[in-house]
Amino acid sequence: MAFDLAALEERLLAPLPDLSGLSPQEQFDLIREKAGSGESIVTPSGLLERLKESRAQGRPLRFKLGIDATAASIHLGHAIPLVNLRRILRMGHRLDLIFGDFTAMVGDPSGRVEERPALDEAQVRANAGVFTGQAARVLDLASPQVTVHYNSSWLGKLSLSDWLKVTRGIGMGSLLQREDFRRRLDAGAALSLAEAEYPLLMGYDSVTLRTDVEVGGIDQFLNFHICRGMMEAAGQRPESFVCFDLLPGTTGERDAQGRLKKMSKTGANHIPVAADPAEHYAKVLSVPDEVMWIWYRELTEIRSGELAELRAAAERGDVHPKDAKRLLARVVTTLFARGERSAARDAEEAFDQKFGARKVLVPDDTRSLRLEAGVKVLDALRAATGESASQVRRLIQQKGIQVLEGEAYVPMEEAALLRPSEDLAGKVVKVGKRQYLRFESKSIN
RNA sequence: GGUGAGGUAGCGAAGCGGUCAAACGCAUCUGACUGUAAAUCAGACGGCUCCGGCCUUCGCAGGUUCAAAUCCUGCCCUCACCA
Repeated sequence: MAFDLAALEERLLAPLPDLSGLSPQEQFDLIREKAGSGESIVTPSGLLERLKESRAQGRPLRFKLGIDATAASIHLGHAIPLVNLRRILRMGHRLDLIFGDFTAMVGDPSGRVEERPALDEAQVRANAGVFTGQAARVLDLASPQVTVHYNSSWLGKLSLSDWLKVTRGIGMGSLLQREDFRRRLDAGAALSLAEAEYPLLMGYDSVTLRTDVEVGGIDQFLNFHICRGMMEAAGQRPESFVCFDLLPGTTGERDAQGRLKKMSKTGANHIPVAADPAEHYAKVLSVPDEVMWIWYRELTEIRSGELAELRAAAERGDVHPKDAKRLLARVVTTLFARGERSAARDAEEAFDQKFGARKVLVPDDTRSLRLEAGVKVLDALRAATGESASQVRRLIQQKGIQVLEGEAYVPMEEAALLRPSEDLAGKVVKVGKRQYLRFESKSIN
């Protein structure tokens, strides 16, 4: 029995359905099947009960997602909670989206071996602005269901005596029993008091907002427990929480324990949310097949049953893995292009023109450049690529610069660099595999 | 405040008087290959070049030497331990 890829694509790309009619159990199942898997399975604490109460009382639940503005960009891994929240909002619930401008100045110590560098206010403010734009690609932040907060607006006003009152209820033991802290202390590494207090600040966010359910990555597990403790100490009902898995990186590389390495900014295995559709599309295609299935689960609204079928079909040979991956690439590209389907189409077209079946000598995204009079070929290439003269020479020596002659690209000779740039007039030049340049002769006026 | 360790190219990390524009790993770039911008293999990876070389780099500033990333002096910064 053949698997119907087209139908799956239609469902994943179709206008997102309203889910508010689902029963609490159905809502729970949808959330549960995307929540963390693997060794550290977290039963979303009391989530089902809350969903039932919500229905009975006709009161939407207040979900909370905190993002620290520690860097100017987020990657696809950070977007997993956003994708899930998009669905949760369609179930009729509410979201408090917190930009941790205050907490970013402390730095989340979770899983860190070294002290995190603290950021100053200016950096944090700049980052927060960029973040909003990126989150808005996935979530409609203007929706009445969503409230955006900056946690400095309450943490910044907290007086020392308030803080002492809050922290009195929290034992040092519960803070320090965490493995990541213990490891650092045992290793004689630095652990500042401010870092140790980080989860308390997070917890204070929950107390302030009276959060029902907090969502985040599995790395937040311990922090969430502290949040619960803080709410309890404040006489509130402790929040439920849902942890999602962390997204494996694009390379499919494994760590010493044989686990897939997580996407991280430093690991060069990440895809920025802010990248353009062509890059999203191509990067997804470059992911190993093994990682593809995980991305399907984490980044799309595919149901676990559908995913199992798709995977089985690929293993039987009914579906070519390439086709499955292209489908994923289209869905992911669309997701981060605010649902614009044309973005994925254009990205796919551009990709095929360079690498795929519909390979074309001059792709649509060839850049047109005007030649300046009286300069050499070398200077024209330097200006066009932004590389140094030495680098342009190296590219030539490695056959990295090719000129279209008739129906084929031929490598440029090094000697040609010193010729007048008029030689290039009307020619198409390929630099590396992806950069195409068309040189126009100087305008007549 | 005391003691100790250290600041090397985008990052990590060797080098500790000449053969150092500086090993190695990562990232990056190029070529080959591939369903793939993956993996793998090969090459490149400060700047400039009339391709013989020239110029600027090893925290900062001076000094010793024919010669310094390497030795000396001062300064700045980071980290750890003790207090």
